[in-house]
Amino acid sequence: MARYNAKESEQRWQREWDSRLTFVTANDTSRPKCYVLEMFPYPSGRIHMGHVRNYTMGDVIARFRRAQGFNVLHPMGWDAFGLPAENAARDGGINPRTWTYANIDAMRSELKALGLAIDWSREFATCDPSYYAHQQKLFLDFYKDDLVYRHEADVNWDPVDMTVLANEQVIDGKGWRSGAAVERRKLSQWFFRITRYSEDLLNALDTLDKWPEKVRLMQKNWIGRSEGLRFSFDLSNLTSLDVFSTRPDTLFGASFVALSPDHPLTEELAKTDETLRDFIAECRRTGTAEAEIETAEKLGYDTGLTAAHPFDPNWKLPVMVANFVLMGYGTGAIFGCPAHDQRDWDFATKYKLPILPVVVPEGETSVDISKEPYVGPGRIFNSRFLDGMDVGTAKNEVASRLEKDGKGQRTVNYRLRDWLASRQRAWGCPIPMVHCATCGVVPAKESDLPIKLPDDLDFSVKGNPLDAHPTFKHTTCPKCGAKALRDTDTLDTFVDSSWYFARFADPFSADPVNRDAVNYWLPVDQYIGGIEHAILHLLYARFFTRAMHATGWARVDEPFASLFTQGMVCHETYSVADNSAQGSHFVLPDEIEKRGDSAYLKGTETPVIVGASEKMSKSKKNVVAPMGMIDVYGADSIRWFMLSDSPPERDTDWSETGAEGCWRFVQRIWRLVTEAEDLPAPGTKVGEVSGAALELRQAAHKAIAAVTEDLAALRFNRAVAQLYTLANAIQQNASVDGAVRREALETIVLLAGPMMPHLAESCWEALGHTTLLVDTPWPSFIAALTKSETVTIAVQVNGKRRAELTLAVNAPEAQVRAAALADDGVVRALEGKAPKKVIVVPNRIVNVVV
RNA sequence: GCGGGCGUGGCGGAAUGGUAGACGCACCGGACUUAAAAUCCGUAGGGGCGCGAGCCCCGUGCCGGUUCAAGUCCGGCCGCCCGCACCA
Repeated sequence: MARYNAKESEQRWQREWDSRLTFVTANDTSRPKCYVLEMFPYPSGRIHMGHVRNYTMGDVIARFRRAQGFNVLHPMGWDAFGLPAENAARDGGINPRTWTYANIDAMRSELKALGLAIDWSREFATCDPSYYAHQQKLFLDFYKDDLVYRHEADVNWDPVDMTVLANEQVIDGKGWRSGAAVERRKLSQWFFRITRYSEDLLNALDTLDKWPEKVRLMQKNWIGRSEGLRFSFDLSNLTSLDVFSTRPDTLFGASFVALSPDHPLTEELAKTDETLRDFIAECRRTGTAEAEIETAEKLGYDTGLTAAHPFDPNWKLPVMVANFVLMGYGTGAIFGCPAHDQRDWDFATKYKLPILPVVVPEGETSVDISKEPYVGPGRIFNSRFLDGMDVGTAKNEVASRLEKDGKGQRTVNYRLRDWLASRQRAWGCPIPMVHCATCGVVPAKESDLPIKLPDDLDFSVKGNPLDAHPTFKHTTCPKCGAKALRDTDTLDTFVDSSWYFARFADPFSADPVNRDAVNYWLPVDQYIGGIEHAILHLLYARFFTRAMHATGWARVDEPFASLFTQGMVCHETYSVADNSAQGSHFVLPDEIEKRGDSAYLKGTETPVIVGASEKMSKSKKNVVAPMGMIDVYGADSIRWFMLSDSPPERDTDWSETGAEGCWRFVQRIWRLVTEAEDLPAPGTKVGEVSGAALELRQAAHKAIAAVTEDLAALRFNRAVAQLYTLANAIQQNASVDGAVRREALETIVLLAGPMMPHLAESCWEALGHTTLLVDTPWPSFIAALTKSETVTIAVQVNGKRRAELTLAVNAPEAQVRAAALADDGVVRALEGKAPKKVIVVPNRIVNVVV
């Protein structure tokens, strides 16, 4: 029999599925649905192994659920706006649209070569005007509902590229492209009011029980809820100052009040204080990088103002400006209680401010704060009317008194900030707003949507090419008709990915979404992607879904019922010594060969240093191109590799020997199927069997039960192991023929179907079927056949295994006990002593205690 | 610093508190072959005893505990990984 020709078979079945429209999904609301979605890719031009792993997992789920009878939606699209296209335009003079769509074409054909069960009829790219038109409409709807607003904010400004940068694009205080020191600028920008849902986004995390705990925790920390008291100090300049504290119980331990360098009051004072101006400048020079924050020294500046203690107008506290007080949290001002807060302690120690303890640990009479602050629970002392109260009671007492005086208010504070969505970028969704000299900011008319990006942008200009375009920004005011200017900012590309899953429900809808379709398909039943999106994308999508609910476009709040975050694909790194500053440079896996335990550059004696396995990345050159591997081993082998061995949530190592092993298994299944002779016709019933035939039947039915369970739980590595076990059983029971052999072969082929769809289709055909495997229902098992009639029971004496018994399943306890005690090994281990106790765990184990 | 996760053969990993190492990769031995490839069969955690069938001891990062029984549960360490981080 000829070897399995993966390339031929894969092309053939892909054409077959295509021409039959097998994976085109109808919005048939009468059927139970299953929406399977993997995070859509950025069209960089080539798929990488991470894509292969991600899309293979999703595909297995989609095909599995489809076989189980669900109406499965499994679409694909492109997260197509973004910087790389602009960089290509700037560096290579290519139109970003041309560049992006060429990449999409290339990647689409690569994804198709994987044999994914995708409804390509629903494909769209976020840079299609037919997509972003609807995004502009949603933006306007959100604006009407006050979910979008314009606000002046400090932003990271790159003075060389003349654009705002996202926080992630600022590395060690410098622009990631230009390398220029980033400046802080105040600019009017568009924001999404995500903080309207702070509480709900936090609370609803508890309902997302099919999300990884880790992701929920990360979001929880990101939202950062804390309860405290907001209250004001009267200042010596006759103004008052709001502070926020979670520890108002320590108010009598206060020794200073501190302002952020960015606080409005600081700025006001700086107008007439040159030294303060210098101090602010120095604070701003300190970067925001992790290492710098860790080592950053506390810096303070005494403004000369004083603040009166809220409970004692004669008690004056110095008002400082401190570099560790953040304008972005709370009110941008604090009171410092050095005895019970680490930062305040550091600060007070440095500037010789009083450190007065006011909390003593429960049951103790004093507290030592000479070396470090005490931040634990306890009782209040040194605090007048609070003395003797525990921390919680004291918090309440302070809050009640200040609330009564109208000086304070219990508040819940969140770390979550509103989402700054403006970008001074040309390759993004234009913000549909117009600036009119008389009417101010006016929304574009809906009839004017989409506000289209012009095709003739000049990327050689500094700053935003959209702003530099000769005509784009010139328009008329939708309100008064006078000449006006368009907003030339575009939306953060995270906006594009915040609702694409809803558009897939009906990508042809004339509205942003087709409500009926969205109500049928959402939430996504299984979402799969990388952990790197744990916060931003997933939080934004959760916000957007709520905002769409509020504006009438959706009925659900949570877009993703079940989330799975898959691990990364890693590979060894290879490097060769050279005279560079680093002393070596990386080389591609293709460029090396291994001889024995050493590695060399191919065909040379130049030694190669084999480094640790790390996430595949271009910079480390430890990348293996999926298409090359598919060429050699076929898509099914590569899919199988991605599912084998490593649990899907963990990182996995690419290895060529592993891929070869998968290829051998593909051939093995093909051989098992094609070498079977004289099989009865498809559909032949299996009669009563015993012996080896029964064993084979049991192996098949056990495999059905196990694989079904494993796939449902996304335990692909275990499903893979089950199929190896079944293959071994088929091979070991070579003498079994007839209907039982057919049943076993059909079982392995059907179970392998979601994972190796092309091979399975070819095998199904070879087994004499005239219908497609992809249209065949998932097999069911006979429960009685998933259990053997005998069971091996271990016998322990005092917890150590001394014997094995083979007995009938569910043998009576007395019989098990008798057999155990009669066993030679057990008798020997007992050394003539009488058992004190015999524990019999049915069908599992016996433990004899002496 | 705070939060979370993980630690099992040469490697990836399996194991509702119940025979630790399923399954795969690599390695080794054998068969087939003129030879190779492919394929098939077999051994394999460490140590010891026995001619042998087999038997014994040790073993899931370390120390202790609970239990008839612990990779699994509890307490305390050690190590690695990830996330957040001057959040008042």
